[in-house]
Amino acid sequence: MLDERKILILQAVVHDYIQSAEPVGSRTIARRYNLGISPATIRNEMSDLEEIGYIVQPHVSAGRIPSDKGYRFYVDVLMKPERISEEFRRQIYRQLASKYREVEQLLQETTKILSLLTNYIALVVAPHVDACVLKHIQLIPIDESYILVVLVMSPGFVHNKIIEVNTRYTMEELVVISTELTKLLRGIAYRDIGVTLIKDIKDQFGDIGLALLDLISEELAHSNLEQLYFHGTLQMFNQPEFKDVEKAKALLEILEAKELLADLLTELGKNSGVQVRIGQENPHSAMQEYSLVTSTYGIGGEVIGSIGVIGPTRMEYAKVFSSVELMANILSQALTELVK
Amino acid sequence: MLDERKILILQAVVHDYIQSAEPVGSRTIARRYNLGISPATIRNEMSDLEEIGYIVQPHVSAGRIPSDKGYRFYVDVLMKPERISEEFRRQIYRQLASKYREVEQLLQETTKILSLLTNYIALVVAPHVDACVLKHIQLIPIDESYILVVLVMSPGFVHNKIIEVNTRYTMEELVVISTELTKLLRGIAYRDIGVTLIKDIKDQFGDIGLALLDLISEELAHSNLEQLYFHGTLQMFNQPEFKDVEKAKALLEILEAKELLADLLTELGKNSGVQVRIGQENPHSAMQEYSLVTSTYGIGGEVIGSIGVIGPTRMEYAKVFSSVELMANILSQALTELVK
DNA sequence: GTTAGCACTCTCCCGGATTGAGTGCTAAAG
DNA sequence: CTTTAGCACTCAATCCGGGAGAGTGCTAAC
Repeated sequence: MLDERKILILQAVVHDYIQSAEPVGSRTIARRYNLGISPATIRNEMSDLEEIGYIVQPHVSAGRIPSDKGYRFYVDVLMKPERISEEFRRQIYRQLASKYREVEQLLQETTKILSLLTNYIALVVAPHVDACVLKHIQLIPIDESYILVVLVMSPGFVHNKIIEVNTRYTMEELVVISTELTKLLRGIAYRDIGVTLIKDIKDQFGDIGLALLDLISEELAHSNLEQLYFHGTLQMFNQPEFKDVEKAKALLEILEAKELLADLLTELGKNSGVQVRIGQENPHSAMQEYSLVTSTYGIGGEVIGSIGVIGPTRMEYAKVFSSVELMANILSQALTELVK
Repeated sequence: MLDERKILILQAVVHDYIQSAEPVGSRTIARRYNLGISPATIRNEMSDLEEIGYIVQPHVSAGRIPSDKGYRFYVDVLMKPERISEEFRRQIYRQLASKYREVEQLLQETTKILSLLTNYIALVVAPHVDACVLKHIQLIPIDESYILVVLVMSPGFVHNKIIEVNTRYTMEELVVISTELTKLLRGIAYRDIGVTLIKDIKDQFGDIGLALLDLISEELAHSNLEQLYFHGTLQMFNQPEFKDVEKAKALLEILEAKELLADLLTELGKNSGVQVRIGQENPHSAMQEYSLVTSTYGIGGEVIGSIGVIGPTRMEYAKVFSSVELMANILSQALTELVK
């Protein structure tokens, strides 16, 4: 279907369009890439490529631009992810890992670096609490009717929750309950601290805090902690596609729907390795002008969250691909380091 | 200097321009406001107003628009803040106060409501920790070398800090230290828990945790918690001034400088009541096309933070003024309620 | 002091011409 | 059979000139 020369030409179109954001014509290709053939020949080939659906023409007297299918082919077959030097990797790792010991900051900083590397918008979904292992649970009195529940979880990240109670507990009682709970629950994954487990431990439990147990299990079951961080909107708006304000507004609208994005990333994160979603491959109509490149990060091999970049379909896939891979990798390493 | 009629005309110009974003001419005023005088007379008066500097002409054959000085006069003298019905106030209060018991959410929701009320960008600076009173301090072991310090402070808001230690503490020791520290520090404002106070209590303190004390005081002294929340960028971009993408980018740039904004709000918060900063009155050059309306919120009379709205100089001052006042008021009430 | 009238200025918008990039087709060359 | 040169054609973008419209300032009359 695609002979050598067609592939070269497709590659040229993709490259040039990614670079210039302008439709690319046969003359340009003949001039810029030394394929040893004339514009006329290129025109014939392009005509074929258009018929198969790899490139399209915005209007009859314009050059061609890659279709989503064209990008897909490029990503799957042609693209060579940029090689990243070990030196560079180490430098980034230092930049990230050296100064942060709280997960939240780590994630925040990761989005910054990633968006700087790519010039698009970087996203990070905070660790799925579900997968995190409890290290410590502490109840702290706030006043007569409120108690603060502090959960310390394995990748060094902390979660506060205020709950309402009818009974008043003394500080000493809370300390006892905390100690006991920690003893019983430590090392167990958050997702397993459901209603069931708490029921199971009820009988091993002193009776001071029995009423509290239900409340806590209730709260834990309902708390939705999927958090999304992102960075790079401003740079993104330097891309020529955003000369039109409406486009910019549309993008902001997408970014405002954080849960949606978080779900999308999490969904993609179910596959391993770097995932690429191009334009219309995306279920959300608002996002069909954009591509999404994602990967997962984790601790010691276990996946706990997703990371990604969103940019125009005309994005520098090679660079983005390897940047996402790199940052997923570095973040995982930093987190694993943190846990030890 | 300004007779009755000039004032009426100035008011007309301001009103019309706020509403339409188009320069307003003499005919328009004559038609729309029944001043009982002809366009020619209005022209003469406008000419005078321009000479004094209250209005300006973008180009010779256009209508007039208010200058910053004109807006200033409008805000100081002419503007009547919108009256807000008790019913409406109560409704908003319910919306805000009913569902949130954590300060952070409360602030977040406040920005949402305020930006919705005004159609501009709403800002809230999180409570100055300095002014907050400590309720409880709890040390929680994370692993050999890290300890989590949880501070619960008076307006129901919680602050986590992870610190590094060389000595290993047992859980029991940390409980003892926490209890003791809480006993000694409870009810004291954060700003006073400086290095000095901690030195003072050293001798009353058991010797298990002496080393920790220094670390904690050190950490507290350096933590900068000024947090800024905002909401409404998307709506703001519907304003006609943002048809130009460069303007939009400039605004995003302003919003990215969170510390700057937070400082600005805090600075303005030193005066009591609602403050208005118009265009060039603003020290930051990037903000000279915008106006800022701010007020302060607090607990039981004590100011602990600032709230505000940023919009184009052509903003609906009357509405924004009273909305900011309202939300500052409601937020204060909600917080005060929370503390009780 | 007010107003009608008028000349004048300037922006905005429209339509037409021009330019330029690019195509597809055809016929000739390789 | 493939490649290429040449050419006619298409379309978007740009430029240009000419109103139209909004608004002003000035003058002279009321």
